[in-house]
Amino acid sequence: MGRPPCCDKVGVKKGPWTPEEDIMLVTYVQEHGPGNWRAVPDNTGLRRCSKSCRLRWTNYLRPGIKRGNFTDQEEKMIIQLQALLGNKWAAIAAYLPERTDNDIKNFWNTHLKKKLKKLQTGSDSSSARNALSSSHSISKGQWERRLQTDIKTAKQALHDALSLEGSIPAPDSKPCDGHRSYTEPGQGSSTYASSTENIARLLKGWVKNPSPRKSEQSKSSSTQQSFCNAATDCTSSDGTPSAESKSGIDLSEAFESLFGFESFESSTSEFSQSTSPEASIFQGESKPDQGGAQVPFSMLLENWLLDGKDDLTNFPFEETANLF
DNA sequence: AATCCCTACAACCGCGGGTAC
DNA sequence: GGTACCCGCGGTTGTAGGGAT
Repeated sequence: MGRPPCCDKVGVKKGPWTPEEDIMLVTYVQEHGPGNWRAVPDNTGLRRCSKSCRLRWTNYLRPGIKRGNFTDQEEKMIIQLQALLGNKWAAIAAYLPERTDNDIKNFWNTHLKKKLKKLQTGSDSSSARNALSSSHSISKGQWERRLQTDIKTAKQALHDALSLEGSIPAPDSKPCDGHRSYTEPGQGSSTYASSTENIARLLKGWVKNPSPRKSEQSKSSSTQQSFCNAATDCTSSDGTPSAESKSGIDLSEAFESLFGFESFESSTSEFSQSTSPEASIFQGESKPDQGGAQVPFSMLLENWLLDGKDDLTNFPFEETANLF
């Protein structure tokens, strides 16, 4: 049985999105919430594949996305998380709520890979990996503190980005910290950046008054994340905490930690249980065909954190490699 | 000024997991 | 249990911008 195409290839538009399309999509999501992407092209009249709509929303249009250069702190965090998690961009992005997995992936492929290559010159991959780890050699406590700091920083920045007055850049301000502007062919000076301001205006009111259809929103983990960020009210329509995402991340707990309802400075055992998104991700992470004998990554991580070894060079990468 | 090349990133594609029927 | 559908993820590609020649 061949997998059917996600959408009818005939008549489906491809390529860069225009501001008009963005507005159509944002308007639709405002009214209906993210999710049910299959219905989006039909209901909006957009001649786009449903996947394209979802991608456009999650990677570009949803509120709370930070654009522009990655900070040193973000960079180091990505390097460390990549060393720990591999190319699990979505998991890494869970630690950087303002960055999309696509952004992080691109940043890794264009910047960080090169740095890694430089470190690799004249050595095999494992020693290079150790070199990388050593170059960012940090103690257990430092690593945790850095994560906490990063999350706090992200939280603050996200808060700022979503604050009502701060969400709209001044008309004469620089667009999107260096983000490439888009000029619609034939539209002369109409830049994409100015259009995103309009979209931000649309979103402003929506973020302030999130759509009541939260049950629909709960289907999308990444989008729900931004919704919860925006409203700091992660309850479903019946007032109970929303369901866990498909990946097993308990978002309400994750955001409790992110937004300080509970201190992230919990014990390492709490860290390994459910306080961090990563910890939740790796609950039951071991492959089924490897049976119960395989140690879950979360346990490895916990053991590593607890056994007093001081830096990433001591992390059992070889064991974790079998898990992925 | 023209062109070539490199870089950055938005978007596409294919696949796998989850779920409803 | 099988099938179809939907969604999310990760790898890859296409292309515009900018620097180098």
